Formats: sequence, structure tokens, C-alpha cells
Amino acid sequence: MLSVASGSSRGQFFHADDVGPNAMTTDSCKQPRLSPRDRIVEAARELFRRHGIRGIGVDAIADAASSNKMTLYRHFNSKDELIVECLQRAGMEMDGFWRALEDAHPGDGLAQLRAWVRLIAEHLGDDDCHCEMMSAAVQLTDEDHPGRSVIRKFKDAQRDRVVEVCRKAGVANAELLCDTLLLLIEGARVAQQSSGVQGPSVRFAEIADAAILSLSGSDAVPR
Amino acid sequence: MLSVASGSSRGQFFHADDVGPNAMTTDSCKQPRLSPRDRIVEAARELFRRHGIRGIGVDAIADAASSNKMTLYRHFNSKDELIVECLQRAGMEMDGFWRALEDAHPGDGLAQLRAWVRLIAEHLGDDDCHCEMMSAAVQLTDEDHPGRSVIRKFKDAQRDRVVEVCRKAGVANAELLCDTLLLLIEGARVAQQSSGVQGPSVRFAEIADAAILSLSGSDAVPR
DNA sequence: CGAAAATGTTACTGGTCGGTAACATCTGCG
DNA sequence: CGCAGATGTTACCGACCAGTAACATTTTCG
Repeated sequence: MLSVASGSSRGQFFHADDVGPNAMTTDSCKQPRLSPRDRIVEAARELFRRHGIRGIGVDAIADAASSNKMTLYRHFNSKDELIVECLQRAGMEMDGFWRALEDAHPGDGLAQLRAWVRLIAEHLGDDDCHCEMMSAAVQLTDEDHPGRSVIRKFKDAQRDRVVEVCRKAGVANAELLCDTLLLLIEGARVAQQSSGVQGPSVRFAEIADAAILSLSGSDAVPR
Repeated sequence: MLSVASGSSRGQFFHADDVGPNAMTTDSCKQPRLSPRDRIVEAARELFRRHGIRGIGVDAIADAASSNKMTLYRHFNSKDELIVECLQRAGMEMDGFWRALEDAHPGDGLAQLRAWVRLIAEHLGDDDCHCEMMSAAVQLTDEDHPGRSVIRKFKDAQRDRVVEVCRKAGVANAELLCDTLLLLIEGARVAQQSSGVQGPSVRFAEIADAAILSLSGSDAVPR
């Protein structure tokens, strides 16, 4: 079933590694409360999604994390550093997503691609579907913002990974299929922002599947 | 040659209609200076592109327009109204763009589609290439912002228009080709924001042309 | 327990931003 | 010319925001 995105209130999941000295306040039967640092980061991601990076203040973030501004600034020297951490964490979640995809269809690149498309298509309807990297790239207009290099590195790595999956799927022109799918995915997500769920993104799955079918050169019928 | 985008400093062009009472201060041989209102709107569009809608203030806009904040607020009751005007003007420019496309290839829908793709691909390298509608849609996180309805209407009209062109091009599944191209275009533009000019958008023209070829049914590439 | 570290609370600074008021200047036109 | 409307100038307001200081409280762990 490949349920990789689950656990939190908004369809995101957390990594247990790299959480600092005190990950949880207690190991009793109560709900595992995250450390203030993690609460701040996750609250920031949520509020950045909802109101935009420039549309939310550090006070509101600290408040939503049930923490305070001082603790926030003890962990992050600036709001920009917090933004960077949010982006890095989003990238790590995507890494886990791809690992789960590989586990679900070991060695079968074509199945991984199809599952990837299908999951994105299913996730398109959610109101928090849009890629944090993409939104940040549009909102961080300053070319020198430290978050931009995080976005850039993630996007480059993602492209390399998808190309590799296309190659393992036996696609002749792996780069072409990779970029086709990447453009369609980014387009579907951003089109949904401007045209809504009934816009061009409604046909994303159909279009992406056709691209895989056409460029993979396989005769197999999807699904 | 279809040179529809030319005349201003940043590859945009203005419409002479609907400019208000005093369009130009003088009709002498000097450069035709726009009215303060138009200067403000065009300065706002430029600065919104460069720094984001939330990243620039009304003072800076008025200053860049060689005007002042009071004149700005005499023409627009709020910054949001100015944003709406900017979006409407961007939409009008796109209307003119499509009229020029129809004039350049009268009746030939296929040629119009191909010219559209080619122009967008050529324009991709420019630093001001990204669609104002798309950027605004990402930045105006408030669902009730008046600019969102402008974006929505424009996108709907654009989709209808492209579908119509696809029909005139004799495409069997006009909606499918339309949405494919729209997703690819939006994806190419937003991918450039996050992945740079050497990202997946470098293959946009190739991919879009292949989509037109494949779905127009002019040559055989059955699915 | 008891100390050290982490976290919470309050208040503050300096700056920016959207928006307004009062007044001065310029421009076009009868 | 002379008036009216449009435009420019300066100053100001209240709200918000990023970031800091000083101090109180809680949690962690030897």
C-alpha cells in the first residue's frame, strides 16, 4: 500500500534521528511530545505552508509551537536559519519517501515511477500538497538567501535520482522522461495554486502515465 | 517574426487604451512619459517580479515610479487594489499576445501552438520570465485575496482559449493536449525558479513539441 | 538531592510597513 | 490669465516584526 506519509496531523512524518539532546519530555503512555526545537520547526513548516514564509512572524511560529520566541532564537540565530532547517527537513522527508518507494518495488524502476506519479496525483487534492521547496523558491526572491542553495541541492539530487530510476526502468532516454515527469509534477502543483483542483492538474495522472508509457518503450499496460 | 513582447525596458509592452484622463504630459519629441498611475502600476509589476509581492513596500513602488505614496493612494485605495490592477494588466498583455499569435498564423492552430511553445522556450532564459499570475498565486496565501479571483478567471480563460486553438488545430483530444501544454509550461517556469536555467526546463521545448506531435495525430505515434 | 542546562516570561529596541492628514506645487484648459 | 484638478512634500499614526536582555521556572541527569 506504500503508506509513507503518515503520523502527523497534516500528512507529514518525522525522523527520529538528529533531534538533539532531549527528544521527548517523557516516555510514559502520554503522546510523545516533540522537543521544543522540533515543535518549532514543524509549526514553522505548517505556518509557512498556510501563510507563506513572509506572511508569518516568529512570534506566531513560537506560539503555534507552544513555545516562545526566546527558545526559538536559542536554537536558530535568525528566521532565515529556521527557514533553512525547514527546507532541509522537507528534503529529508523526501529522501525517506524515495526509500519507501524503492522498498515497495525493489529493483522495479518502472513500478517506482508509476507509484510515484500515482501518489502525487492522489496527494494533489490535499490543501497542503504543494512542495515546500517550490513555494520557498518563489517566495525567497533574494538570490543570496541561504535557503536557495538548499533548494538547489535538493532539486539537483532529486533529478539525479529520478534519472537513475528511469535508467533502471530500462528507459532509453532516461533524462528526457525524468525531465518530462519533473515538469509535469511541478506544473500540476503550481497549476493547482492558480487554477484550483479542477484546473489542468486534474489530468496530471493521465498525462504522466502516458509519458511513462510512451517514453519507456514498454508494452506493458499500467496498473 | 512575431515580435509581440518589445518596447519597454524589461520586455513588456503597454496598451494605449484605458490609461485615464492624462496619458502623457507632453506630445513633444521627448520620450512619451506615462501618467503617474501607469508608472506606478508598471513599477509595481517590476518590483513585484524582482522582490515578491510581500517583499516590496508601497514607498519603494512610488519611489521607483518617480511618484509618491499619496498619488499612489489617490489611485488605489489599498496595496491589494494595486496588486489587482497589476494582475489585470498582465492578463491584458497576454490577451494581446494571443491576438498577435492569431495574426501571425491566421487559422493555423497547430502553427499557433508551436509558436507559443517556441516563444515561451525562448523567453525562459530571461530573468523576468516567470508568470506574474503564477508568482502571485503562490504568494497570495490568503484565499480571499481579491487578486485570486483575477488569477482564477485569467487561468480559466487561458485554458478555454488553448483548448479552442487545439480544436482548430484538428487535435482529437483537445483538452488533453491543452492541459499537457499548460502543465509543461507552468512546470518549466516554476522549475526554473528552483532548479535554475540548467534544470529540467532546458528540455521544455523538446518535450512540448513532442507532446504536440504525439497528440495532434499529424504523424503516427499511437499510444 | 542538587547543580547545570534548557525552557518560559516579560519587556524592550529599532526598524519597516500600510495608510492618512495637511499643505504646497504644478498642469492643463477655458 | 486664472481656476480647478491632479500631483508632490512632509510629517505622522498604529501595527507589526526581527531580534535582544534580564530574570524566573522547569527539566535533565550525575
